[in-house]
Amino acid sequence: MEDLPADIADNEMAQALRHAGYRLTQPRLAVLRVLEQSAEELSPLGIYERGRAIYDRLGLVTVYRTLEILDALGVARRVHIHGRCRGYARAEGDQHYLVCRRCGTITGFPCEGLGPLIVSVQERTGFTVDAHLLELTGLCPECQMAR
Amino acid sequence: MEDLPADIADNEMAQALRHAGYRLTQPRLAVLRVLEQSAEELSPLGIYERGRAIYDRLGLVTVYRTLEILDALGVARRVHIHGRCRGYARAEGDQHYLVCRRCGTITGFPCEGLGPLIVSVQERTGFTVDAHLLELTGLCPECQMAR
DNA sequence: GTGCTTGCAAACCCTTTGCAGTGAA
DNA sequence: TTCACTGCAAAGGGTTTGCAAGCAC
Repeated sequence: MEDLPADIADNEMAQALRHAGYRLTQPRLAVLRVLEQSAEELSPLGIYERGRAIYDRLGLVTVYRTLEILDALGVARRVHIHGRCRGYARAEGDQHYLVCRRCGTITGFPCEGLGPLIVSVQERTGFTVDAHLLELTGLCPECQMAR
Repeated sequence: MEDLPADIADNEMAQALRHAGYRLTQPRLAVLRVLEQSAEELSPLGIYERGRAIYDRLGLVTVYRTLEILDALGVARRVHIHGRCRGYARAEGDQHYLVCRRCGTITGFPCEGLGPLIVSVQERTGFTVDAHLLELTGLCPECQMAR
């Protein structure tokens, strides 16, 4: 692991991996780095292609396996556009995604104001709510200009 | 179309199809009926299997094509569990889904209280928000009992 | 040194496409 | 009668699995 900059092995996502008992391998760090450097959602194939520029022996299968781990750890998350799964992006804590449907840019926003809604739904339905998926889709400032 | 009960051809989903200029065929009505009768989300294959009990010449391909139309019309919607697309369910107007992660039961709840959040996000980011995906996941009353 | 991790290849499976026959309007 | 629609078969493409070699710890 000495041939990759230390800051990559020390970022938040890597810590989560290490903390969960996973080994910090070069392929995994390459995936982390790609997710970290990207402002858009990326498909596994896209991550694979960019990842090869960082670690050229990276395999597509490893990308899938790494994404599965990152998703389970809550470090990366699936992103949807029009209800269709379009790829992955890093999960920023308790944030949700705002996705530009034209260029794919992703912006996180804090999960606020959802609490009362959830409480009300729980009271009305008897369900216990333990997870929620909220994604907003629209146009980013640049794409609004574009047309 | 005389060999199917009139109430199926006259339901809300069928009206939407007809109104959009689509023909009300037996395969499409079978798909509608399956969606209407199910309280859970169903995969295309699941819809196909149930649909064959209603119209035995139904093809899987037609199920896919019909779901695509229904999705575009906002009559059916993709449902996710843990960020993963698990199938389709009828869309109830402006409602969102509450999914039981154990038995898959789906309950709709009205989209309320999201307005202020969206306005605030728009102001903060400069995005124009034109769609949102909100799904709550948890346990339904029966599954809470179960363990 | 140990055993988790990787990458290749191949299997898998879900989804889409081409096309000729069918049936709703 | 017309042309949208359907179903079959096949192609297509993304995802998963088996297994021997590799490497983090």
